[in-house]
Amino acid sequence: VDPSPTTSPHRRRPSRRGEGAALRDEIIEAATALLSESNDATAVSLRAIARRVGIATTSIYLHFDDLAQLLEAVSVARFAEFAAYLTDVRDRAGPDPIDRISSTLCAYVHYAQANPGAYAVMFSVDRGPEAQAQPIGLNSFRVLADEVAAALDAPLDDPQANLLAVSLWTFCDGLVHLRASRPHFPWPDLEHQIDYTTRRLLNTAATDLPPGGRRQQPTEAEQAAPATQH
Amino acid sequence: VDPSPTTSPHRRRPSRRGEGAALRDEIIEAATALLSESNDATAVSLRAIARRVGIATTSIYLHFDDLAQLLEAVSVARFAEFAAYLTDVRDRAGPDPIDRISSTLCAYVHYAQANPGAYAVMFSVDRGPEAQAQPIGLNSFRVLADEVAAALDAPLDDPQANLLAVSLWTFCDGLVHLRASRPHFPWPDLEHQIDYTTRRLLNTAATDLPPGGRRQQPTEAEQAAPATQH
DNA sequence: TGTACATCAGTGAACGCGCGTTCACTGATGTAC
DNA sequence: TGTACATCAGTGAACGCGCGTTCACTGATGTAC
Repeated sequence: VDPSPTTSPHRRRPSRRGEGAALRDEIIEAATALLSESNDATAVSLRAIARRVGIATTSIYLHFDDLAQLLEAVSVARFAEFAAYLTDVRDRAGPDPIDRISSTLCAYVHYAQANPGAYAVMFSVDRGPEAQAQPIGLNSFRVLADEVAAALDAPLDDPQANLLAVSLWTFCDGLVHLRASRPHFPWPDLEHQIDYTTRRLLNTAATDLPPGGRRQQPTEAEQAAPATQH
Repeated sequence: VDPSPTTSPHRRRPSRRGEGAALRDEIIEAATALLSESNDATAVSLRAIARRVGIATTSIYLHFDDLAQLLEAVSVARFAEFAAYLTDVRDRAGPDPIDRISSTLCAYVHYAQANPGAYAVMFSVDRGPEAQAQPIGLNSFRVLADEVAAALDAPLDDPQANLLAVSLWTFCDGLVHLRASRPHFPWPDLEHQIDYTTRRLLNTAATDLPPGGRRQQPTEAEQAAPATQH
């Protein structure tokens, strides 16, 4: 509904008095949208975000000290959304513990694929000691680790269950990166790869499944990971 | 042995007549060195590379059309080095097939950790259809897939062996990225995680190892992955 | 009810920086005559 | 043996761009008197 989209870019109306904080959220969402469109974190800049929101670049300094602090806020917002999504998928899954884990891991990868730039920022290199102080992303890992312990009939702090949960997490991160970087490689079907690998890793009994057998139907939530652009 | 390191940077002597191609290799090595120092691909630029080599920025155009083509050449050179390193480690490993795989995977991660920026360029998003035409990096994958097939007593083109090889490769890529991005997470010991996960994935029999048991001694080659800076 | 004033929510011009890329130019080295 | 010339292996100044960041400024809105 912009009458002249190219010549005169969108201009945001100032917030009403007392609602200046609304711009902060708009900035975070605009940064997220840019990230999700462009696959990597280099395309995002203060000037690009400001253009997107429809404000002057300097207005960003009203809410953030610099770009790094802004990206930190983006990361916090996305991790909250990510954890909520994973928990939701897990809660909708069936009773079989390995099914539940497999569904959660599929959701993990789908979220990252739907929001590649946001995922890259969330898992970019730690920014200083304050970022290590807050256990960012640990909630999402706990969701997984507890399920793995349940699947193994082990206590929540069992070191073997913890090790396997770390490996499953690592595996998912690899799925995200490697498939994105080599789109022309003959990858196996994503859900099948996740399900099969999870079962081989977690089943204490011999994995006597036929190759490709026991496919699960992806749930509705898995098929449509939320894109964070509103 | 530079008399004034800060004020007058190193200046390269021109090649002798007929040896102009030598500069091409020096440029590739300088780019590699910059990548391995700075952990990501954004720090590398034509100007930074030229400063490093000790030439004018424009001299790079004598050998490359642009930065993308230069990075492609860096990627090709590093993949050759990488494949040779992995093959060498595998050939020095013992006869047990899973030991051989585990050693190769450890070497994979060590190389990437020793050359993070180079690894990032090697596995950055495909640059156009000419990059997909040449099966770059496929040699390294073949090294692994053949070993997995041998470990499973399966033919070389067995789809299950192929799927497991893809998952192991994916797992290693995840190890590289996730550990680099979260250095303060309480990661398990790298070699132990690789060895344990590999055994659980590849053993058709139940994995009855005690937790943490059957550690292998890392080979000398694994402990010192080659840094590509000369 | 009017008016001075403080505060809020921003704006716009300008700075210096590093970058990729262009273009004309240069100095040494070999070769033909 | 000397000299004109072609070629090789680069150089240096300049361009326009987008960027982060600074600084003084602005216009609307509420509030005190």
